[in-house]
Amino acid sequence: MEDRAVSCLIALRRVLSAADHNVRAVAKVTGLSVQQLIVLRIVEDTTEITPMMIARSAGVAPATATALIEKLAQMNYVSRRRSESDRRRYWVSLTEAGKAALHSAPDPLHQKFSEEFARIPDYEQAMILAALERVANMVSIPGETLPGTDESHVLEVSEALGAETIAPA
Amino acid sequence: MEDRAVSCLIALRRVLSAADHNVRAVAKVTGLSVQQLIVLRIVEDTTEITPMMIARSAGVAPATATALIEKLAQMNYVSRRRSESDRRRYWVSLTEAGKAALHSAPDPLHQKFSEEFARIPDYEQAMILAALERVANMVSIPGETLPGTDESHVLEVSEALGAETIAPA
DNA sequence: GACTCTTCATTCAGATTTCGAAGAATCAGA
DNA sequence: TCTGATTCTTCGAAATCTGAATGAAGAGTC
Repeated sequence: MEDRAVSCLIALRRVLSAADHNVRAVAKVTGLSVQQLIVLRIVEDTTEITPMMIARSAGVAPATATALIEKLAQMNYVSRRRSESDRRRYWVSLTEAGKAALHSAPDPLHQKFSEEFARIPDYEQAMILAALERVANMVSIPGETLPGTDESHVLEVSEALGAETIAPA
Repeated sequence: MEDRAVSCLIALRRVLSAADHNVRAVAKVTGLSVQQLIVLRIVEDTTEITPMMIARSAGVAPATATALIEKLAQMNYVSRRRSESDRRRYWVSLTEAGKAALHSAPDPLHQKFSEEFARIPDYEQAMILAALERVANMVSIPGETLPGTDESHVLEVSEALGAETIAPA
């Protein structure tokens, strides 16, 4: 009876493989490395985030996150603002250029999915969404995946008062 | 009305992120690099496969595939057999040691999913499986993902007749 | 205030990985 | 046999990643 679980995992593998190919393709088009692109997406998802959080989200060492952010900052795709409440940390956010770079390149997977998704009947759309969210809740690490799409706004406001741009080293 | 598509993609992103964390964790436990682990899984999925197919499946350059296979062969996790019908190519397959290495390490995502999946009602299991396969078909590249779980057997048989082990360089 | 412990980000050196380009072997067809 | 295409390898250069050490800043204790 665990046949079905195995089939699920196989299907999941296919999706992962497709996503992997996709991110590589998009990276190639944008001229970014895969990791840079992933970091850029993470920053976009959270609007503001610290290097440590990025390291955890992207699954790399803090030292690597520093290097990645530095590269992206050099390209002017992200900006850094020193935190006022804790001057060790700073907030990384997407610049307009970063946003543009992220959306200039077409995302084949995104497009293909949206396109085909729009074509299927309503009840099936609902079913797929429910299933995906179910699966996401089953596998995702509780606090890890979306480190504050809401909380960060609270911090953002308190931070914004004493904002201070970081010189590009 | 495309709200739902966006929600799907967000859920998908969460799943991808979890899977990414997972593969890193498993790689760390097994002492393999992430790419080596991925290649090992690809080889396992297909029972027999050529370097070129591996490169395509793993999304790396042929030169990289050569290096990865070489490493795995040194560890005695995969074996190589020169093809008889086309002596430029060879077949990579998992050794017993490779199989053992792949299954010795616990796969947290796999376990967590199987565990929770077994606990949900039957109709919902069916729904999730259907949805996942639907999504997989929507996003995956037609011929890319599973390069011959069946055809390879046919080749395997024809190959097995004139098998010739490749010396470890 | 002085002290200690912890956390955050960075630097640096070294190991690893990746790829492009060129090359060797092989195949397939003219 | 000649030519072009395919498969895999080699090689060197570039990029990437990391662990350990370091400096800066916060938090708690005395």
